[in-house]
Amino acid sequence: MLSLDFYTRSVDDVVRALIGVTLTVDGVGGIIVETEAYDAADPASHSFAGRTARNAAMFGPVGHAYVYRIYGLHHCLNIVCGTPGSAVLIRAIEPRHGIDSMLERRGIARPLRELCAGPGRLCEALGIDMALDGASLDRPPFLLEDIGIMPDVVTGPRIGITKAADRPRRFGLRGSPWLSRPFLGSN
DNA sequence: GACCGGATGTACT
DNA sequence: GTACATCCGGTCG
Repeated sequence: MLSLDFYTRSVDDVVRALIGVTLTVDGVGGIIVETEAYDAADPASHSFAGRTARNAAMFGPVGHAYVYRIYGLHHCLNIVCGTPGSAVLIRAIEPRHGIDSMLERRGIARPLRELCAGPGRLCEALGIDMALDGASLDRPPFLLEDIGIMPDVVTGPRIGITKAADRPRRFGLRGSPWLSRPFLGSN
């Protein structure tokens, strides 16, 4: 399990360090292959305008989850870390554990590679919803484990945002077939 | 109290 | 590539 120290590091460190870490919810999940960084100084971040009821978890203790509903349909999972208002959005994982449960929750016949490829998809597959907003990642149902791999990490611009699409704050496992979208170029 | 729009995903043309 | 589902916090009045 990851130590508390892990989450106290800056969001720019954690967003990269989470690639290759195993994330499970009640034993269902896999290896994180895609992340994005957000912080309070970032116009694209929910925390940019300050603390509100919705984003309270982003200003709470590090190592906890910030879960929100998007477009009235899907959920997205963030890991709070670094300075207040900072968090890492988990965008994709490589399915490893409880694939039957994930398929059942997703309930649609599609290529396996789309099972957890996207923030909304992985939340559906792992059963993550608002009930887990503010929950500690240090205890059940969550489990985060560093399985000791040294991943080859790629960076690029974030996805689906309209503001500040400039800085490379999206990170991924190079060449992974489980990404929500490929990384362009070869950085 | 009304209105806006989003860190998305799926189905269909 | 485009349409559309469907919610709620934030903002302005």
